[in-house]
Order: sequence, then structure tokens, then C-alpha cells
Amino acid sequence: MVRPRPPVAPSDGPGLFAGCPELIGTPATYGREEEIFGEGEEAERVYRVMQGAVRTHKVLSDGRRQITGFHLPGDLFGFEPGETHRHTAEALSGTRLLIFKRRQVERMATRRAEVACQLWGLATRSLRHAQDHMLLLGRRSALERVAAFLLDVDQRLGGTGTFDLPMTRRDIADYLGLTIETVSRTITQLEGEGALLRTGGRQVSLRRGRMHRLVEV
Amino acid sequence: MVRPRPPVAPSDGPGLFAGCPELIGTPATYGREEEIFGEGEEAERVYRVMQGAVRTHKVLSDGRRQITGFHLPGDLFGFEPGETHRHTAEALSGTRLLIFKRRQVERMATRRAEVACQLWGLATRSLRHAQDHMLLLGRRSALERVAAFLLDVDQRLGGTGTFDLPMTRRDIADYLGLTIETVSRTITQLEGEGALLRTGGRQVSLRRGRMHRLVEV
DNA sequence: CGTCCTATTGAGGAGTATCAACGTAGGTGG
DNA sequence: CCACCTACGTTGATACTCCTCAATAGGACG
Repeated sequence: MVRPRPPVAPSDGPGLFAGCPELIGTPATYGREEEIFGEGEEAERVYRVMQGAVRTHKVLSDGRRQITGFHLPGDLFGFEPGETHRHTAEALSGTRLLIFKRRQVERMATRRAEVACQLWGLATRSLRHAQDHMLLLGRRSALERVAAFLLDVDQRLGGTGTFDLPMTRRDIADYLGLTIETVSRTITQLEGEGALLRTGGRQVSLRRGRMHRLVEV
Repeated sequence: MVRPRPPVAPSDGPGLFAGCPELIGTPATYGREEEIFGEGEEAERVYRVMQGAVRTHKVLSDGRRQITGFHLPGDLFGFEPGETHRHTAEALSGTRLLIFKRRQVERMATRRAEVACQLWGLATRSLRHAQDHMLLLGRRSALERVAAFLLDVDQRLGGTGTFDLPMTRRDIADYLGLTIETVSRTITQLEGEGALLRTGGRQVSLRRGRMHRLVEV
């Protein structure tokens, strides 16, 4: 969730891949919790979010799950250097995607350097997000994790300070490497310290100054 | 450390960038613990390890550190999508590098799609490593982390099962999101369970069957 | 209104961090 | 060549964060 939105806006046009008119995507819709692709499946398609949201995750055999990222409109996902997907991807809610043939994109990338550069940029931005998240998972407390997460969601949803969390406590917990109980308790604690207000349902209103002080560098 | 070696072998030639003869790197050597670049500095160079090893890390203001990766001969590092480095890079020991001008590489990438594709492949492989590491940091126990780490180092150093750890306990701890004491205790525990032998200094000899059983999926 | 799923809260415990002491190895200067 | 010094590593005692298990409350939907 920390990843900044890539500069590829959905307004590039309904059928375009990263501004390349030769690549036309096939529209598709997915329902809440529906799987888009599974870990281990052949990676023959590439996806672009048009509406809704997608999460990608990895699981261990005993069910422990780590969400590696949330994908919002404009984001591309599903690229793999190898032949198979290393993640499972699922729609968070009703979601519209554009599907591209991976071979077609790769062939285009070998011909048009700007497409290949865009792919590189996308991968590098994802990498930066992943590295920031490693620091969070390896070295931050539960309070810092939740505060950083809430600030990030706020920013991605417009930065007004008041918003509805688009995911469940389970998703948040599996993204932050915590349990749902710890997430819940931490939000309660943040409310007790006056760093946020719960204004009904999943809506929260942040005191961004106080929140930032909890995260610091 | 988990990242598999990229297919770009150092034997590509002393001055070549990813098989591209137009790009000639400048050789440089760095001593133990010497900084190669710092977080926040302008990212105008790109590096390739020829000999030795490099670690990249991020730090919080209070000193908490997360090592995001170790780079061995053949690996490229230092790429950034933005203008500044998001990491600090330091040599683990006496290390020989090849330095490339970032602008030059990018210009070459816009002209030659195969260079851009190589950059994409490098970033994507790093991303895969980062995502595997997120699962480790977010959801694995200390025992699993250390066992996975040792198996990975063994594999990267030839897979014989017996090797010298090329980094200190502090580096291991900061890579695995643990403390040096926990790393030390966990290695002792692994020895007690007959999953490895300490054969003097930093050398260890793994019982890979037992180690693998501890890591599973 | 009941059912199911999600979220909150509490009590207790496991796992890892922290603080401290001691042991070991490698390098330096006498 | 040896003694010292410093950095690294191990082990122990204790503390604390976060997890686990359990019960309750709140919302969405039929």
C-alpha cells in the first residue's frame, strides 16, 4: 500500500498499454475475493487495474499469509521474469481489469525501447515499495506499522485525512505482518492518544501531525 | 541474500555492461565497510560487482537498520527510478566494482531494447527476492529465518553444504529482522538439533535435509 | 429477526528483545 | 613473539511486545 501511484494514468485510454496503441487489452471484471491468478500458475497474462482494487500475496503451507501489495486503478501487475506466477492475485471488491498477452508485451518490449523502459520503471517502483516495506516488516513496531499504513492509505486516497479503509482487518494484518487483534488494539490505542477518530464503519479521520510524529523517519 | 544469481556472468568481459560493448565501466576498489553511496545522494552511477560483496540497507533515525540485499559478483545495483538513492551501499570486504554512468545506461536503454529488457529483468528478479523476503520478515519465526538464510548462502556459495559465512552476526540480524543474540542462539539451537555443525570460525556445515524440513514451503 | 462475517476487548502465554557478563579471535605495537 | 586491545560471538536472566485463545459486540443481508 505504500507504493506511490505510477505515472501511468488510467486516462491513457481504455485499450492502451502504457501509451502504446498497438497493445489492446481485453476488459474483464472480477467479483469480491475472486482469484485472478494463483501462485504456480503459468504467467501468460499481464493486468492493468481500471477500477476497484487487487491484492497480491504469498502463503506458507500452514496458512500464514503475507500480502505484498495492493494495486489500485492505473497499476500494472502480473509480470514475472520466469514462466510461473510467484503470487496469488485476488480482487478486493468488484474490479475491472484490462488483460494483455504477456508474449505480446514482451515482443513489443524487444522492438520498442520505450515500452521496455516503462516495464523497467514499473518494476523499479515496485522494488522501491518492496524495500520500504522490508524496513517496516523487519524493524518497526506495531504502532509504527499501523500509523505508517494509515498515512499511506490516506495519501493514496486523496490526502484529505478522512477516508474509508478499503480492506478488512485481516488484509491489513497480513500486509503489516501482524494479527487482526493487534491491528484492532493498535487503532484503539491511536484513537486513545488522539491521533485518529473512528467515524463509523471503516471510516477514519487522521490527525496527521500526531500520526507523523509516531512514524518519524 | 536470497536472490538467485542473475544470468549476467562476470565472464561477460571486464568492461561490458550486460553484454553491451558500447558501455564500458570504470573499475574501482572499495575496502571493508567502505561506503559506495549513501541514502539521499544523487543516483548518477550504476555498479556491477566483479569481486567481493556489497550490502545495501536502509536506516531509521534511531539507528534501526534493515539490510535489503547482499550483492555478489555479477550482480548489478544502484539503479533508481528517481534522482536519489533510496539506500546506502557498503562493501562487505575488499571489493572490486565496475562503475557506469547512469545517464549513459539510460540513453542506451532507450535506443537498444535488449538493454532495456535486461534492466527490466534485473529489476524484476530483485523484486522477486524482495517479495520472498517480505514473507520471511512478516510471517516466519526466528528458526525458519536463520535456516532459510543458511540454506540460501550455501546455495549461492556453491551448494556443498560447508562454507564460511561472509558476513557478521550483525549483518545477518539486520537482514533477517532479528537481534544478534537471537541469531546466535538460533544457530546454537540448530546445532543442538543436529541440523548443522560449527566447524571453526564462521564456517558451518549444514545437514541440508534437516534444514529443509525446518523451512518447508 | 436470525445468521454470518467482521471487529473489538480481555486474559494469559510464547517468542524475541534487552541488558549484562563472559569467551574468542584477529590485529597491533612493544 | 607475545601481550594487549578491540571487535565479534555466545550465553544467561529478565522484560516486554505481540500472539493465541476466548468471549462479546457490531453490521450487512437474507
